[in-house]
Amino acid sequence: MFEPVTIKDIAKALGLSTSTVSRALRDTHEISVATKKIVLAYAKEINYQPNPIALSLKERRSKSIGVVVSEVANSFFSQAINGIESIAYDRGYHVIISQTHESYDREVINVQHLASRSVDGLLVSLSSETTDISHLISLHERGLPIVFFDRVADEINTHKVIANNEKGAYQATEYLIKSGRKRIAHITSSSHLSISIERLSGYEAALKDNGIAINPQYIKNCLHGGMLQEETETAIKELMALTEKPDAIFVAGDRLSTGCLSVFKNLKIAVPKDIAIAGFSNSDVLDLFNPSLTSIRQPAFDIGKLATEMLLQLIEAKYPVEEFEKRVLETDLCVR
Amino acid sequence: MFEPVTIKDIAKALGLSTSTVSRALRDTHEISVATKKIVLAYAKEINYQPNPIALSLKERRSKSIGVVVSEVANSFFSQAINGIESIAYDRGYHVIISQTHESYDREVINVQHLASRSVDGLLVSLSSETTDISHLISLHERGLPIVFFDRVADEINTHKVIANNEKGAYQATEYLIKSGRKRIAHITSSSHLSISIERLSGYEAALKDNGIAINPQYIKNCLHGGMLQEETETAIKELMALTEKPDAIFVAGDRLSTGCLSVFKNLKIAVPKDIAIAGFSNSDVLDLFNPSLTSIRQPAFDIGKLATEMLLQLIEAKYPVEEFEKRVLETDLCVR
DNA sequence: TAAATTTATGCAATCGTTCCCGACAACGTT
DNA sequence: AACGTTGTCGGGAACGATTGCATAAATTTA
Repeated sequence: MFEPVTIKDIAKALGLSTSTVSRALRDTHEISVATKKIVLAYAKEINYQPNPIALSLKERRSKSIGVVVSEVANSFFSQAINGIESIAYDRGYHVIISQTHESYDREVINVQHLASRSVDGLLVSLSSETTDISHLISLHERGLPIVFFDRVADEINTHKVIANNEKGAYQATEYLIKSGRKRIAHITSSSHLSISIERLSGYEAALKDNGIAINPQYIKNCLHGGMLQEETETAIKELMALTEKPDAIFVAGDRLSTGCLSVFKNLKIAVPKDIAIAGFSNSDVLDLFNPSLTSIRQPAFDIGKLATEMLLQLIEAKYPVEEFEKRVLETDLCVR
Repeated sequence: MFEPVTIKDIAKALGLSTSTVSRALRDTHEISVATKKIVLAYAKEINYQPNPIALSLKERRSKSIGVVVSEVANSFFSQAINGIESIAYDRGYHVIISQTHESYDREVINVQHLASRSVDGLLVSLSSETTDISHLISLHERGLPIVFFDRVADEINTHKVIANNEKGAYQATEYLIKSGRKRIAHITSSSHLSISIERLSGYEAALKDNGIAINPQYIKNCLHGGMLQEETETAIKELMALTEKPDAIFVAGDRLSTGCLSVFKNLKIAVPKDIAIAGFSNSDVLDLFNPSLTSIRQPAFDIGKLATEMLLQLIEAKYPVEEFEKRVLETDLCVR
């Protein structure tokens, strides 16, 4: 029922061949100004729109990029997506977003799906469950441009864009120490995630630099990155059951941070009196929180922008790119 | 560089014609079991994936649906998108999300873009700036299935899925009245939006039923639906500058609700002591807010699910559908 | 055994677009 | 006048997949 105008319709109406019409619209030199004018006028009149599907088939590219994130309902990712779109649309690319919900299986399915839909490239932030990245490796080997952001995989040699997680974590931990806390716990997501490793490392460095011993009991992993509130609750209850209860927690994730606050509120443990909290979060309603949260904010929008620029550079490169870089953007500590 | 396997490659490798290979893969009866086996085995071996672009061109459908929302960084929409995806992926459809950022121009561009990319149907929630919907009317007349959700346009005769905004607004207003407030203001987004009209109507009905006169000075529109914090601030300052200051506000939007709380916090006006607030919001961190917010929660996930089911029904209908319905889902009042 | 039927396969058109190639004017050059 | 250039344009083959039709071989039937 939905029948768009084609180049053939124009050709027939104007008594020309499809090639001539195509040339007129494509604005090649092999065409007289007169015919070009006629064709363009008519095309405008009947509101001709070239069929992008046909173009994709012909040119073997779809002018679209796929984005793989865990959740759009996450301030960091939704801001990053805004950054991605801002660049992509300017450059005429479509953005197809898919969510893994932190599940490895969904990540594999989504990546396959996107690849088979002939996206020209992929922007990927790994799910917290993912340890095996062979689904990405095989695509990358077959030549599909991929840029990682936020949660990156070092096994694949390509561009990466991340926040300075280590420094952010260091600053947050240091802030907790400076405000007089000694027993600082760390709640983070699954341990193989790049962001977890980097943030843990910053946390440990801050402790070390301030002469505080690292207590393994103080480090808790939540494999689903806060998607399951239960997990966060268990981690906190375990921490609070220790004989030497922590007096501060550095939390390494958006959902985990809000999840922690929620748990303490339910347990009626006073924050920051009984326990101080600092955590990564890009929520824009943090100011309304009580207890308030000292947060490390990532430049999500810029990360999205930069990753997209790098991906488009790979996609549109005339020759295979061999040199890849990892860009690190600074975080922002908001003391509250 | 990224060269997927085609049906032609299989044909050549096996010494068959492309038609035979196609038939083997498509599992039609016009094929011998022997050849079918060989083809299927080889296809599996080299991991053949049919090219969806070619299929789209041939079958004139893309097995994808477009979603138009104002922002994914909005709890209501991100939850609705999860609902949309849950149905769409099950039925083998791709979901392409585009954001209007409450801008009419971006809405028009995005809708054109999606339509030209041959989406099989559209799920639309209008931007707050939109008054003219001719861009949707023309597509709808040309046969493109459209289902509206949340912010609907009555000018177009098609399926619609909304929350019971009027009842939700009524309950919220009634709650404010029951808690002893008399001068109840109303902050809402642009006045032509369906949700604004419905929520205003519920607000007015509640006042009327409780013998409270409607004061036009108490009703404030924010044209960008809270996207511009300045706008919210101005509205509130105007309200608080009235000789008869309101003692409660019913807020008709997610972003507006948090925006209001923020303004009062900055103005150091005590909530709910000096002014009580109830508002629409689907945020899942509301429990952490202080001052806390009594909220009307929409069944966002179910709205997304239902809208998608209805859209797919339209898309896959054998005969043009003439009967359309508007489904209304109940809201939830969370007193805090 | 010849004719009729079934079965398995290939050919070619199709979707909408681009682009290589060839055709054929209308020139200018020797 | 014969030949080469240049400028316009149409024909037709791609891109990857499906499918109606033709055709060959294999089978059944008379």
